Amino acid sequence: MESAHPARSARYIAHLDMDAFYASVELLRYPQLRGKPVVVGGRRRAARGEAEDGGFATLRGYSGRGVITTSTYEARALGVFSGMGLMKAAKLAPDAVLLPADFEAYRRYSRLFKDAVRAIVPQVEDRGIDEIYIDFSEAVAASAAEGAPDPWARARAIALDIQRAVREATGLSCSIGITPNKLLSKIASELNKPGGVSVIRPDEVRSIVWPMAVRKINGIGPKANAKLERLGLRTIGELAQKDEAWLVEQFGRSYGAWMHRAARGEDERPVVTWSEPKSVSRETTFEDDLHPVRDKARLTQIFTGLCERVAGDLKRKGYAGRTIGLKIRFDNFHTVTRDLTLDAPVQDARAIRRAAGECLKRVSLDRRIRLLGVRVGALSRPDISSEVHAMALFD
DNA sequence: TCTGGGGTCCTAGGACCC
DNA sequence: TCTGGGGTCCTAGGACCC
Repeated sequence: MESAHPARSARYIAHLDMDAFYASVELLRYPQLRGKPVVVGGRRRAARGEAEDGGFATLRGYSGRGVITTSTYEARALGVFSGMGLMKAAKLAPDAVLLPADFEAYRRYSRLFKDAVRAIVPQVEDRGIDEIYIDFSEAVAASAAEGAPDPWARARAIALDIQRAVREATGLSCSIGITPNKLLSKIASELNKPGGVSVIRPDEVRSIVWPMAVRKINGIGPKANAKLERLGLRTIGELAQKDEAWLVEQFGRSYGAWMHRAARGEDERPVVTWSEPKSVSRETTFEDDLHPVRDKARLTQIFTGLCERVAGDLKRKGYAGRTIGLKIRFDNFHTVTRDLTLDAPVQDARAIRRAAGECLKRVSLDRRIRLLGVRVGALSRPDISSEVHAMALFD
């Protein structure tokens, strides 16, 4: 039988994950904290960083909102992980140092490490500030003449080169997983953290991946995990042995079919080196919940400020958007969104504010408010779209 | 212990048009 | 008066990821 698709040549896909990224950047600045439990997070004012006496704020007695963004491996050993509320973390590790997040610094180091990788292998897909996928396929093929006979060994050599380049450019360490696809590489990069290079060959999926918990699959979150548990499925191998029709019955056509492929380690998604942004947003959680009537002036001021920040982001990136969205989270964590699509894309703060104000009218404000957010979607590049309009006029 | 901020993608219903 | 089916857009919510 002839395949419907031309034979696809073997792919060598890497996932690179910076080790405890934010915390590690902070340790470059404060080397005296190396080896100690350190967490990054909290609100700007609450987390003070280095005090005047040269000492550091600790989690002890922390009060207020906020979660941990990153913790060092020493802090993780105390049970303190990212996403955890700072109040809870303070109970587990009162002596851990608490540093405020400095996103400008993290973005700077992010650019540095990505540039260092691209100088070696240019096929890089951005996955946020501290991780990327890299398509090694061409590089592995190119090294066939001078490298080891085993392509996986050559891929490993490229990964070691990249680790060295990242360390030279930033002083930071990273972990790399190499497999035939993104899904497996994401799993592989976790296997030898920090600082490891891990390879999973196709014939090793059963022995290495199948014993792992289903939650290790990127795309199976807390909800799906809980449901799988209720269905008696704990490991990826158990999931892989269920038939597709049954999974589709349980999880819907799209998600069920995806799960079936994922559990078998199948993933054909390409490494995408650039994609258009879909939306731009700003949101803020208040120090204390605000009352829609009593705190109206303050809310209005924050609301307008968010619109101005979104407008600034749009302008800087060169986009305008047609769909303006509002997000409100109440004190009971119930969250509502409203959006409004305009006839033409807008970019300026006043137009965004006006549309978001219309959205606000459609929400009944009968509780205190915890979070306010503004989003602009259906983006286009104003310069390009006006050119398109101008050309349409001549049609 | 009440749970940040920036995103993407999916679903589902209703409007509207052909 | 009752009946279609398909396609696209809009809106709201939710799962998930870093």
